[in-house]
Amino acid sequence: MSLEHAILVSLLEQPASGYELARRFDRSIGRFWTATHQQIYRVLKQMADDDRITGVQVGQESLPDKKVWSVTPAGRAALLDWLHAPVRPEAVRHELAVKIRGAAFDDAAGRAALLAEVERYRADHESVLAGYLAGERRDFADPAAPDARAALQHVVLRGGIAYERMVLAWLDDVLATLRALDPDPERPAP
Amino acid sequence: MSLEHAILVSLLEQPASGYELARRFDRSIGRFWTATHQQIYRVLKQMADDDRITGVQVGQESLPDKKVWSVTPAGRAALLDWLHAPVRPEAVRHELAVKIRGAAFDDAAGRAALLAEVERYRADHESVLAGYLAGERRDFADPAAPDARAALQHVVLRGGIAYERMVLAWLDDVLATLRALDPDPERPAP
DNA sequence: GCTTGCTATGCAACAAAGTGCATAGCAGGA
DNA sequence: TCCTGCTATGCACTTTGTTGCATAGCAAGC
Repeated sequence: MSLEHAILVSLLEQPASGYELARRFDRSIGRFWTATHQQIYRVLKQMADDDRITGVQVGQESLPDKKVWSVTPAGRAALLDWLHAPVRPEAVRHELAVKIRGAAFDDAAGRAALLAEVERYRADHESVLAGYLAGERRDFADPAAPDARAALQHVVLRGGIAYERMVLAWLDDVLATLRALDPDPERPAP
Repeated sequence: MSLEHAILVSLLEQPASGYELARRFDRSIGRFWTATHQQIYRVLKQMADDDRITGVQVGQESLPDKKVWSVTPAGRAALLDWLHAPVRPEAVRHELAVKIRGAAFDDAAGRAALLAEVERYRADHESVLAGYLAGERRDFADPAAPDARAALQHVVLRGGIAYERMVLAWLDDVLATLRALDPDPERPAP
């Protein structure tokens, strides 16, 4: 279960409640590990049972109470054990690539629909990239020598930026390929 | 279950046995969808039960018999349904990125170990890229206008190539970042 | 007063994926 | 002759991930 380790890293960077973690997974951490709040709450419960984290109930003004979790020494030790284990090759799961190859067995109308879908998909990635760039300007504008944590966070963010730029360039290639396949006389040159 | 759809695409491109599919998933298809042979045999059985594929027993000289699977009309229809559904955002799972951020909570020795691990990881990706480039030279050398299937296979392969190149460049960035963090006087400049 | 939306936590059921193990014949080398 | 490695298929068990649902208080707008 690597979600556990992603949570340990996030909690070491900053203690948080399940809800806050879920939002981090929707934003910064989500760039390299996705998880829903249901998964997070379940894993947090297990981790508490295994004594990797401890929670403190915190009251808030005009908001429900929350439980803020911190990493225990045992949790930190578990993270270090995992850090020292070999990195496993990443499991790729590119649904869009499967669909593109599958489009060879569809008709022109189906490929036109896929083209529209790719355009939507491209817009999503463009906004993700914009979010990363905004985050970079916000958190890493200072050119002074950063500490280890900031330097490592920044290099991971640069990875996310490079990934999104690569995806956008590739999607342009995909769009051009799809358009060349079924030239559309109704819409000559958009 | 999208493994089912990846298998349908692969079998439409060329009928195959479970074993052959597993090897394709280790090579060309594995660039956008990973699966082990156990997963593949299991899903093939389900797909046969659902009448998406039919198998023919084929005897071989000095090799065990194999069962070659082909897509039925129902299977093709199921694939088209799936093709016309919206693409879901890809689920990212970058263990290495988690470890890099986690390295902030490790000591210099731990980060040195991570650095060696990243170098190994980089070598793996370099050989994957070399494999893709060899495949491209082998299968797409002909500059003549390709048919839809070849054009779509090629654009997906270009995606794999772009991905690997991006990863290699990022890993160089990671290595430089790690080296800057803990300058090693024992090994000044490799 | 009602609806929508946000914070905040969680269970239950189900679907999918991963890990470990087992079998079996043949080829080729030590 | 034994060991290794390849083709070929598959089961059983465990871990993860997804989906749907449920609760509850507060704030803001209509």
